Amino acid sequence: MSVVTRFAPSPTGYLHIGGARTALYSWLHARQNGGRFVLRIEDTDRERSTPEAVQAILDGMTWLGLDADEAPVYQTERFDRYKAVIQQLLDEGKAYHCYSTAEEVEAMREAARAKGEKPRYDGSWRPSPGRTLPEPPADVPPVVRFANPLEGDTVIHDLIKGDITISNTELDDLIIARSDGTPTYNFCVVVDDMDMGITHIIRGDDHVNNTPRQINIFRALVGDESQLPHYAHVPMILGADGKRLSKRHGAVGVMTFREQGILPEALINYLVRLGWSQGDKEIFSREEMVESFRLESVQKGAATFDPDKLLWVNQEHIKAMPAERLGGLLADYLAERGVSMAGEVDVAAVADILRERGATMVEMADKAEMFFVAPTEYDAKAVKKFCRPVNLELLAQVRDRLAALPDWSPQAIHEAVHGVAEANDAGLGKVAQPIRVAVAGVPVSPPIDTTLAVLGRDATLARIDRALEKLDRSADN
RNA sequence: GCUCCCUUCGUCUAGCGGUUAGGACGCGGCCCUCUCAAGGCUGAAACACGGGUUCGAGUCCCGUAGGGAGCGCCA
Repeated sequence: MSVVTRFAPSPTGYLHIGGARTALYSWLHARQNGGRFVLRIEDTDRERSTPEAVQAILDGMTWLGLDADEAPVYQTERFDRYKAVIQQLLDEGKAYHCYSTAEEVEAMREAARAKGEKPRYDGSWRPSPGRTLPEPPADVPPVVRFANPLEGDTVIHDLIKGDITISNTELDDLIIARSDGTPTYNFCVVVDDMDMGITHIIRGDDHVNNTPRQINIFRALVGDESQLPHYAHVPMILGADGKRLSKRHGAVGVMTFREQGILPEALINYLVRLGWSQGDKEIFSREEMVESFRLESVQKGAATFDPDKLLWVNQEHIKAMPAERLGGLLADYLAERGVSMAGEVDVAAVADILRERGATMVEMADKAEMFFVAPTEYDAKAVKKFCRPVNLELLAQVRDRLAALPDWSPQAIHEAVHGVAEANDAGLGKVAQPIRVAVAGVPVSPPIDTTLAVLGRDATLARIDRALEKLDRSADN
């Protein structure tokens, strides 16, 4: 039987990293088995579901490259089907009408709690042989409850956690249709997974306690035990404070990472390693993940999200990326901040010399700006330290050598700069730092030779001239 | 409260009865060096606790503690 997995978010907000990780695991499992990966939007909560959230989730999935094989399934479009299945269960005596009011049920729960037991519905409207039910009150619209097995155990053969056994006596008869006739979550999930032919249900482990109920409903619906889906419950992701990641604790939407300059492949890489490992390997391409990821070796315990490591993974991907692609990405980030790249400077070349100097695309863009926009002012501290009259004299010498260079290559520039240093019996820093200030406005840049090479001769000379003029004057004052 | 789950450096993890408990991020030091990085080397840093089982437990069993989840006419 070919593998079918699904990701089933409820559209009440953006796609955050917990959801992204379970989506990733589902996607990986489908891909590595040549199966299908499907999206299902669990939008039955009309109060909280929004089309914006649906779009945000879709956008996040697209950005991460977690492509689904079919159009998304929307639960709200399947109400007729749920209704039919509920009727079927009713007809087969596997579900029944319950006329207890919400208040009465709450009282039952309270009573159970008082006795130190698990709060639950007491089954007072459950039909059983030889039992006469009270007359249904005319003014109470009934709910439909699923008749859960009264004895025995339900065991989950969880691919991640191992076997989990829960006694059926712990489970009460859950509501599968509200008094207004609408179906409830635990029921819809089962019908959907069955109809969609899902073979592997991969989801957050906050669902383990729901699973026995769902398995029992499954069994009531399909006779063939071999049709039961496999379960894999992936642990939660915790925030830095050790608490479950929530909106309070940095559970930002996945697209926020894009804004922060994180690459989708880096986020995916970080997420796949958070809770799973393959020997000492840390950096994975998408293909490597698909090949080596194993549901069975996912960690059982919750993991803490570590932004520092994400940054490191991100830079590893930046360092490994082809210059052309990195340049394209960098151009996007620069364009977003309004930097014009109309001049001579090659963005890919800029990206290439910056890749070791930025952990994020935002940092890269910060450092790249100087290649496209001449400095309008000079860092005061740097000027004071590196642009004293002696330095400016060296700067002038360099300017002339550079101007006379027959060939504008890093090697030639390197020799010119070195030449000035040697001729004046000065360290390289004495010459390089003033150039940096002149050209970048700050005393930090990639190696001076490559920096100038990428910047181009005209821009270099123009910037040096301007600095010479401006700084000289300020020295006079 | 009840049920279920989890527990190796600060963090992510390797380990699957015998290891100097390994790697990675982060942190410290050294080297390289025109700045910043990147890189190389190196250091500090963990088996939650208590009982068993065993010749021998991070590894198996049972407790304890701590953490998490669920117990909805939410999903």
